[in-house]
Amino acid sequence: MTAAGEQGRPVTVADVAREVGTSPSTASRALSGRGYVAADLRERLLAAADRLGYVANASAQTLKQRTSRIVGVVVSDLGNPFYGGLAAGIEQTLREAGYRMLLVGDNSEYVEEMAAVRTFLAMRAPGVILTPVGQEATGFLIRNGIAVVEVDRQMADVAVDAVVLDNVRGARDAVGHLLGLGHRRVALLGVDTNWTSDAGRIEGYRFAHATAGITVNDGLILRLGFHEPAAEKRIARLLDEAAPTAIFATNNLLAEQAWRVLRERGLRLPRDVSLVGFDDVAWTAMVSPPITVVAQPTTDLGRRAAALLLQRIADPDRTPTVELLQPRLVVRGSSAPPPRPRR
Amino acid sequence: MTAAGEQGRPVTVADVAREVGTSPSTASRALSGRGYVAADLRERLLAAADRLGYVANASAQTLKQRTSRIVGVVVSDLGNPFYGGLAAGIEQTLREAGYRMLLVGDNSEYVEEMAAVRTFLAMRAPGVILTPVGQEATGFLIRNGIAVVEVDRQMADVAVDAVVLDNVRGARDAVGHLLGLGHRRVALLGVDTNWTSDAGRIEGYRFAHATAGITVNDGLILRLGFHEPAAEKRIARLLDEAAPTAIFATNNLLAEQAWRVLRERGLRLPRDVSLVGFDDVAWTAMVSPPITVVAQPTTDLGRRAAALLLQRIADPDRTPTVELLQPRLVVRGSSAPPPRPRR
DNA sequence: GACAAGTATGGTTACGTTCCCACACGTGGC
DNA sequence: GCCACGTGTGGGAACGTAACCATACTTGTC
Repeated sequence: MTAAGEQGRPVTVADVAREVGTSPSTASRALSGRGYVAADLRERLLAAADRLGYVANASAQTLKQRTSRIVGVVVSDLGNPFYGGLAAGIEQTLREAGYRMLLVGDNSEYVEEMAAVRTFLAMRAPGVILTPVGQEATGFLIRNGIAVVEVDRQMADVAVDAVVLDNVRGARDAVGHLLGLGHRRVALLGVDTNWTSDAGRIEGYRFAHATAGITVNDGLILRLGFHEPAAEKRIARLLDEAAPTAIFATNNLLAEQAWRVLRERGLRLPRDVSLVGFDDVAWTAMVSPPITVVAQPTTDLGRRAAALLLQRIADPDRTPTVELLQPRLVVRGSSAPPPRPRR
Repeated sequence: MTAAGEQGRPVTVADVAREVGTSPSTASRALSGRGYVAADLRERLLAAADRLGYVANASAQTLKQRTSRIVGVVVSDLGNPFYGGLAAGIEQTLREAGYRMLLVGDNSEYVEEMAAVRTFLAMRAPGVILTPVGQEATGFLIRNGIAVVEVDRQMADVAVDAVVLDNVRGARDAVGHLLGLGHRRVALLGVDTNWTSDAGRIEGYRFAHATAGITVNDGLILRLGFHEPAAEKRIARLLDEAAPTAIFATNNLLAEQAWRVLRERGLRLPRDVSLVGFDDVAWTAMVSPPITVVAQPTTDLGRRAAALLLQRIADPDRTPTVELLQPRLVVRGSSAPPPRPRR
């Protein structure tokens, strides 16, 4: 099928029309499937298009129709499996609906996020899915009439569709689990951002403590910058200074760093310290002991975000909704009662 | 900055020109930076563009200039960290050169690969980077005058730029290492494709045996289909039937599956069986014992591929080159002499 | 003081597609 | 025999931009 071809200039509708001896208008109707065309003529036009290797010029279509079939997606870090799964889910759903994904990574940097968003506007994308870094990007898109869905975290100062995890519950379950085991000094490793995802996880941490009637010691809370090079050093210092009996790491990267520090220190899991991570990435089930984690439905997060975006594109006047997906605490071997009961 | 705005129709060069009281031609020259414009006029035009929230219509530009600044990238599986790293490297290099990446996953399916490639042609992408599934896609693009670089594996039946790993050497080093430890029954876990990457790894496996003067027992070679659901069952059967003392898994997924089977069987690493993987993904260094692997410069692979593509776009008549990046054997705890020497 | 070369601006066209409109034909209803 | 309506076709404009061309003014050179 498809004889493709043409090494000279690309084939246009006009070429196809000429080949069959009809007008460009008719050829366009046949190829796009809109409007009246006699059955046999349509047949011959499609055959001619195939024979000549005609491929519609997407730019011309977008220009004329004032919208494209390309949805922009911005994630923080292409290398992180969390965002990989997210992207996979988004792409799958978009493709089924006849859209394509333009995926861009922004390294969690505001400037790059804005640059990406500008490109999407330039391309007249019908919609954009963001794991937002700042609140400006969303506002910019909305003001320009482009559908937006925020996923994983919410940043916008305006009402906008979003698909996020119930972070409060995830953290509450995880920390509640540790407190239930008897821990009284649970460290929290978080990211030093204003992201709602992190805020929710910290809130869940505090909530669990409140429920158990335990006062939170702020010295146990460590918030790290993004690509902070000294992360492991600071985690080590936390161990020295605050002497936690358990660590709750609020994302997969932090869990990995914490795990590494514990190993370097020769601390045994879970005998000396317990560890609970966030996000059920592959390694957590493979190390020994396997790590207790809050599992998030990563791919689903992406699928729902894409589905929501498609709805908004179809009906721009819907009132924005926020979908809250539920995490699941997976208890494995890295959490156990503390070394010896305190107080 | 940027006051963006306009909820009605998007701002065009004509709007900017009118605002300043000049012609669209002049405005276009000022905004695109090509051609003569008086300094003060340029200043005022840029200010007006910013004030009105002008964003150039990429479709119109592409249509007029007959080429876009968007490079298509097709990878097999967005969820696999290998492809994630590859994409990260590609994107980084492209962005620095003022291009954007349109990333598409094809699940290793020929049909989806062709669909993606068609989209790129429709968008008049100046170039495409493929981890090819079939040989048709590359040929199709070349015939249509689009620059192509194959990365990770080569499929094309025509001369085309490529960036690949020295798979033969990687496998030879890995298997040579095992044979040097005294193993005589080294199983190979491979993918059942016609990919050059797999072919090279099998060749390296045979080469190592030949160098050591050992005859290869074909019963030790297991080639699995892509998303083969029975993969772990078949690996287990291989253990039973061929009784290998070491396993060489030729990609990170197979290594993970092999590792899982070994654990389920209660086989100790490396006492009962040795394991060497391909591709140094995070978990291999974290499990105990850590896994000996052939490390590939994943991100570099992407960077070089992008750089090569940019060269070809700049000069379409270069003779195609193939860059061969070198792997590195990282010996860790999962490889040791076999239980007892076999003849 | 003529001429070339550089600077600066605007009018017009073309990129490839879709869509609106005008027109033409056939069929059925009154 | 007229009209309404569904079917089918082609002409032409428009989407927003950049390139080409014509034009005009300035400057420097012999």
